Amino acid sequence: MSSLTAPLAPISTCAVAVDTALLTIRDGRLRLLLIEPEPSALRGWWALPGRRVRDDESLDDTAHRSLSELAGITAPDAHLEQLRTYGDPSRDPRGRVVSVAYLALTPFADDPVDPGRARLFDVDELGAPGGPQLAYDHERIVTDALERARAKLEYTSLATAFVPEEFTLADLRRVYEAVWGVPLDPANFRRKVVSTPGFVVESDKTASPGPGGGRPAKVYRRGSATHLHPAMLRP
Amino acid sequence: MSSLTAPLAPISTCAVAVDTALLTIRDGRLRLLLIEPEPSALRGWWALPGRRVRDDESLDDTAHRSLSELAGITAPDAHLEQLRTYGDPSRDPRGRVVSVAYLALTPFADDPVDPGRARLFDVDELGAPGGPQLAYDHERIVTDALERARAKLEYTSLATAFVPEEFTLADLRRVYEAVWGVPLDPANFRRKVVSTPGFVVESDKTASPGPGGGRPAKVYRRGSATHLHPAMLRP
DNA sequence: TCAATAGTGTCTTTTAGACATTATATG
DNA sequence: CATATAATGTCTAAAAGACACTATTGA
Repeated sequence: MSSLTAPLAPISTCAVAVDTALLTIRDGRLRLLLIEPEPSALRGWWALPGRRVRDDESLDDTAHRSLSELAGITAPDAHLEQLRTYGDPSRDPRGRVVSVAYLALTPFADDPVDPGRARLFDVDELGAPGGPQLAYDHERIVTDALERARAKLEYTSLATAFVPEEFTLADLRRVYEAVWGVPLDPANFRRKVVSTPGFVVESDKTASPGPGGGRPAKVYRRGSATHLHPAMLRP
Repeated sequence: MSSLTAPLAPISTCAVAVDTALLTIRDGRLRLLLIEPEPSALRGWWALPGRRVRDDESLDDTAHRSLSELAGITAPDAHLEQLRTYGDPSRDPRGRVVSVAYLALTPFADDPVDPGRARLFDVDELGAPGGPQLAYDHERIVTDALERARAKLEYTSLATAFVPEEFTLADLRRVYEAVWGVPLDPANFRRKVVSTPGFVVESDKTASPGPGGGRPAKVYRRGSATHLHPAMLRP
């Protein structure tokens, strides 16, 4: 243990699990990965992919395993960050479980999700009628994950975790628009991004326009900056 | 557990502990609470106050208990927030311990710390020669705690957790100066604080000047805002 | 040609920062 | 009075935001 003195009173050990909130963007909308429970369990309930921590496994490894085992997603390059740990004694009816929640972000060009028991939900469906019901305290975790993602887009380069290696500034702008749920002025967005040191680096390529035509866009890659100065403030 | 399916492989339970990084300001300097180990243990090593989680105790409660049992600090109104969970399999030589780290902030006017095995260190001493050696991975936790505090002062009203119920804007400015380690222009600081909605509310009191005289300062209280718009950007 | 998208220019409003000035206390 | 600290005023530079304009593609 981490304290240097011996424990005093009723102390046992806890089951420790990792639950992962994976966000991605599909068709211009922010989506969350959820897992359908076993048929025998409650029907119509959905949960974040979660696994218990193995003996010699780091928490990060457990998060990756939760995605690969439950959704067939092997994304070693995906952004993965710890969100928060949920340890209320009554959060799981089957006993004390301390759950370390992770936030995962993957580019929208990723492989399609394992169609087995996993599904990507539009985050706007979550609270709405007809949307999935979340098990345990996973609604709370999802709320925290969305808040974290929305906030970090402002002052970090996290948005680049939602786009592939090569992207246009329109791609990046659509990330901000999907996560924040607001339209952004393309001209002002471009100016802010290119004037923020280290956010993106221009390549010598251009992307081909869409079916309706349009001027080809320059292709960019991720820059070296992790924190943005100045920040990309939400409108 | 939190996943809806049964575990597959070598899984046991973990010892779960809470380690608390308490920051406060004394004599205009940012300080960290550390606990001296038992005499029998390594001399000259210091650790964050930590306790193992009890069976029916929330993580927040464990954090409070770590402060009260190890430093005699009972601060139910102190700011307490989860920092991060450290779960590397080898982080504690005595076995697998998952530690949930907390960040605690208390006003500088608080009661003095229990002189037993607890001590407040100037954070500038920590890396320096002659400073305390930190046990386990606590140096990493402290680094994360300082980074969190410095960052959150920018875009939240967290600075008010370092001052008593009633404070002057000079008090608040000295918080920013101590945590960030930079001097701030008093005039511009004042303008930003009072123009940020909900950050502080003016009372009808005035504080008495110091021994050298000076115009009495207005007394303020905490406002209702938790997030600052616009943010208090670091110089 | 037009429609669509990318990218630039320009203007206004807002905010940040430097620093002078006034106000009110102590000694 | 001088000195110290609080609070306000003013100016400049930087940034945000609205929006017109140009550039390059597909149909």
